[in-house]
Amino acid sequence: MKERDAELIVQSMNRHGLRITEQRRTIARLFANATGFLSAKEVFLGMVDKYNGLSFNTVYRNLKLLEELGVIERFQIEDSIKYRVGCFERNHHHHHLICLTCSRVFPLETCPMDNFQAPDHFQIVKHKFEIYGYCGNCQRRGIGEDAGTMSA
Amino acid sequence: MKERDAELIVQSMNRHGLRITEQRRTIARLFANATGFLSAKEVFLGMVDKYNGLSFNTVYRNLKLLEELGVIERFQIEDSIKYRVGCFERNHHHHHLICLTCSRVFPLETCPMDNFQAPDHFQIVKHKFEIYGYCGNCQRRGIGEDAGTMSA
DNA sequence: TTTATAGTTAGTAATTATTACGATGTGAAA
DNA sequence: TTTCACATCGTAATAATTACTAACTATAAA
Repeated sequence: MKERDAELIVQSMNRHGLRITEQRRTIARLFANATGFLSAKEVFLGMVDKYNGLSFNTVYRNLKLLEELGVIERFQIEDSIKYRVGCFERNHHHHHLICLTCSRVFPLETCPMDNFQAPDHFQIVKHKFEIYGYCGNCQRRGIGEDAGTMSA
Repeated sequence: MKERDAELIVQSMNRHGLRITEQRRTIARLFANATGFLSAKEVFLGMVDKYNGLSFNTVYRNLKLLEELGVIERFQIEDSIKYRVGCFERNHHHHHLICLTCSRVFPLETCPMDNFQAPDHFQIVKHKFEIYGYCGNCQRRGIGEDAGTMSA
């Protein structure tokens, strides 16, 4: 099943004109198998055993490329920058609930822009909407009872 | 008028138990006078003339502190991390329209969470909602007709 | 006003994150 | 299988962030 996801990522790379290298196949597999987010470092560490002498350069370049192509999405999780693969099974625009403990991501059907009336002087290009909290699993484990404060 | 804003920031520091140092007064003045966002570097550059030998350390520590206390807010603008002072005049929770050209910020009255029904298994802690685009001024100047694509 | 002290900053350096670039290697098309 | 534009490596430079100790200072208490 995961292998199928990896293949979808590779196809997406291909469709966008990227060459399919061994390293990129590995990146695809990493993201396909990841339960949550991956940092640049984690991607590097997940590859360096296989390709010793791998340069961070390669990782950064590919992450940036894949993000620009919409294959993966970039998030600022607390203090660090992490990536995760876009949801293939729902190829329409959507948002996420993000668990602060296990980093698991739950897709949302609703988008706040659907019934949002923009001020007429402002031309909207894009928006960001993310909800952070604790998922059912992590609540049951007793983590996350110290809910933080609201922030814009 | 800006001086008044700076004083509000200083008062907020004081209220939170921070000591009022000359450097912090300067940071307050910087944010009060800023039209848009400030990066850590810009804050540093805005201070180093007055305090030569100023360490980046001091800037980073204060930015982090001020953010934790809610005096300033942290944003990821395109590729860089920037800060701006919280809106004092509206001390209730709200969001922003952010101009991609001039970085000006326009407060929004509506919050998508007001009529959002959370899935019952998920305990919401906080959320992020930001709208990016081009403000009236920048549109008139002919910038920003090449609107980008939608992104989550 | 003076003193004590906890919080703050400077100075220095280490660590981490990110980008640059020329030489070499390789996927994919002809 | 040859070709070549694209990728990667190797190395290094640059930028961003954090650590730590000694010196300094805002604040409260004496």
